[in-house]
Amino acid sequence: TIVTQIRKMGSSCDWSREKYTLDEERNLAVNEMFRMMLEDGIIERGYRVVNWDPVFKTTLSDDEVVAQETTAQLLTFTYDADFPISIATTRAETKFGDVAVAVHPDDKRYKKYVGKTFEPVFCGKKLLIKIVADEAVDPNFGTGAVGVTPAHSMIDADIASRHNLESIQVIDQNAHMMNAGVSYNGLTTIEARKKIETELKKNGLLQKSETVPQNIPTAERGGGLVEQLPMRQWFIRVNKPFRLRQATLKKWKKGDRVTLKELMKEAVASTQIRILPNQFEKIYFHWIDHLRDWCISRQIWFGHRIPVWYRGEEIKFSIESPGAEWEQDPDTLDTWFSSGMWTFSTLGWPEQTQELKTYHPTAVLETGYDIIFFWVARMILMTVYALGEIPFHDVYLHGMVRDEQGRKMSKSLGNALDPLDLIPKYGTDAVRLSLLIGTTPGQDLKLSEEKIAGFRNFTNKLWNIGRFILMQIESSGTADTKTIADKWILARLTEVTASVTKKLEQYEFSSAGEELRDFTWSDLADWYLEIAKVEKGKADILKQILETILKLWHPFMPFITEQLRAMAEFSEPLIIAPWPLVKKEHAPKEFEKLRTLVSDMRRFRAEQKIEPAKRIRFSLCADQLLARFVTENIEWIKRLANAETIDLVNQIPGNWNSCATANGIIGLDLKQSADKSEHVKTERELKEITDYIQSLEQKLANQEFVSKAPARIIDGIKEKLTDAEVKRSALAKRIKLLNGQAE
RNA sequence: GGACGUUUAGCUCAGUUGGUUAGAGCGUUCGAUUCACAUUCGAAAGGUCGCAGGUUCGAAUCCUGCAACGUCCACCA
Repeated sequence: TIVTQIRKMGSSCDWSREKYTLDEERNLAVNEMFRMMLEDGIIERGYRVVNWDPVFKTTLSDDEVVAQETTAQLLTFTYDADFPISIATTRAETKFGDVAVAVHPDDKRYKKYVGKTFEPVFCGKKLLIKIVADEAVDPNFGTGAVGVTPAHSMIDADIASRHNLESIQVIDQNAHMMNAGVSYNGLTTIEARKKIETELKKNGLLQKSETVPQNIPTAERGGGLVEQLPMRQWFIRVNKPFRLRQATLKKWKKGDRVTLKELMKEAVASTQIRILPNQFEKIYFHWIDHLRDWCISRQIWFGHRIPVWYRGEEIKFSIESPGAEWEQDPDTLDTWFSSGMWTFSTLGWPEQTQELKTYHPTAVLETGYDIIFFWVARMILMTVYALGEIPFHDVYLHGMVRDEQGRKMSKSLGNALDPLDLIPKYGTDAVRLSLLIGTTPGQDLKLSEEKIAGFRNFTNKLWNIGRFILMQIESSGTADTKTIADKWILARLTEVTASVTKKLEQYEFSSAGEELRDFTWSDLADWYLEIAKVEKGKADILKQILETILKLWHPFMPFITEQLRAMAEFSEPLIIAPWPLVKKEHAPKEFEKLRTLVSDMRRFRAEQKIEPAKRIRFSLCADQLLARFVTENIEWIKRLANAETIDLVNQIPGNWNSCATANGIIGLDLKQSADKSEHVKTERELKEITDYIQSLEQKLANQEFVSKAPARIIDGIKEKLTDAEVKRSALAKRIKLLNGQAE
């Protein structure tokens, strides 16, 4: 299903190199990695406290444990009546495994007990409790004394190792009690906890029972309560120095002693790897700082076998059975062990293949921020360790796709959108656009069908633009000279090409797509193609534009663009066609003036409630330069404004309605009188423009502003002021006119 | 408890190094239908830029504090 999804989404993968994490070649690489790490002493077998999932009956790495907020009862009590120190816990059942009580070394309350040993009877079981002093204890929390349970707490195990304490397991792999005395053995942890509280209360040992907020560890996959238990497992030691097999990361030479943590840190700290957006670098470093040894053995069937064999206490690395008397380790490796090798195990490693030389390191890893620890960090660890170089230069992290209410997509909520359902409905290109445009790197994205439908409309637009241009290419010839509109669109095309290219290089996919869309829909379709219906002879230009936008759109919309390309008979498939040339050019300003003029004319007619279909007579009072451009482009301006005529005049006839704009005054021949709302509106506009002029004048009157602001800003304001004053006088004239009509 | 992110139009989000009257899409309102496209076209309305201070000639943008929401990390037993 996943492969189908990836293919349907139009991912441009090299499918000839598709690999499977559990195939034979990958197994070879995994075994080799295990052998190397074992040899270097980084992989070790040990009896330690691990995360145990009693539901799936397997160990978990720290990253697969998820804290869940609940409340718990914090009990304050003493083991028995003769024990001099009170302790507090939310997990009373583990107290059967206590071997010590730890206090802070400076805590005067308990100084006299430190070093002494007690033999209290806790709920029927005799304990051997040593009082130890340890910096890890917070004297201000609870009673300032902690019961130490080395078998069921990683931090207690640390304390125990500092004080040479033994470890007594009291919870088994089914989360049932053991070594807890006959009345407790076999109970679940929860049952035991309740029973202990009752018993302590009955014996007058319970001093306090309060409800406190608590985070309990749960399994990421099954959701079950995770127990910390001592077990014999395989670990990758992250803080243990080893000798490098080769020069590494441009910093260390062969034979230097380093730790895996140092390797992981250096790869990013040296900027050989960039993580984008870069706030995730901080998260990455923080994770490394708190990283503990990685438990890599799992008690599940699905995975790479651990390639070691046992004969009694003897351990031997071997892929094949070394003999009948040897038994293989029944466990498998954490799936991220093999996934962490992906960037090079897929290229034939440990063989020094041509592929490895050619494609490693790769340029970009693109993935979701939720697996930065599981996968990204592990790939860096594995690659730097085994090859001495980085796996990739840039890590681009995208956000999570959420539903329209911002909730995580989940099967149980039924709010998941499957691309395979969306594609037949809206088309692949529309689905792709909805994931690209309007998203920010590393930021979650709310996806809805409405949004996809919006992009479906755009794909349809592009399709029709393509069809229209193809028709034009066939039917219209090529003119000898370029019009203002031609020069403008070609300049805009190069501008947009340069800008989009730059944005793609900087991973600004959303902004690139938005700019392309605006150009395609607005500049090209709404303006230039409309003009092309009037000004004929644009076959060559249209062809050039089509070819360029198809190339620019192709990474976003591979299907529609490629189909149009084929219809246009442009020679190369877009996926291998060269990217359009990036040139520096600026769009001529004249066209923008004409475009604004047409918009103003349209707005004026709409305000005057003139039917869009009605062709009307305009007059225009403008400066000489603009008048010349209008004359040169009169045909398409008439068409786009739906004007019958546009007369260039020195003054708008007295009985016409007029409207002041930045480009002059537009007059409208209309027998029907303007309605009252126009009067009100004009008054309002006059007030707005007067206020605006005032604010500009204030700025210019401000000595500090004039002396400190850069000249271009001041000039800009002066220019605006001139324009605004022209507009104000026109509005004033118009109000006079309207008043005159009213009389 | 620590860190990070978000807060801008009814909704989803842009807003580059502080500098014109803060933008887009969707939605809304008004209007348009032979002419590539109603999956369309034209026009309009709509914003105390989360709050409070500060820096500056000038703040959505920089600084400080606060609030709400979210995420990650963290074994106060």
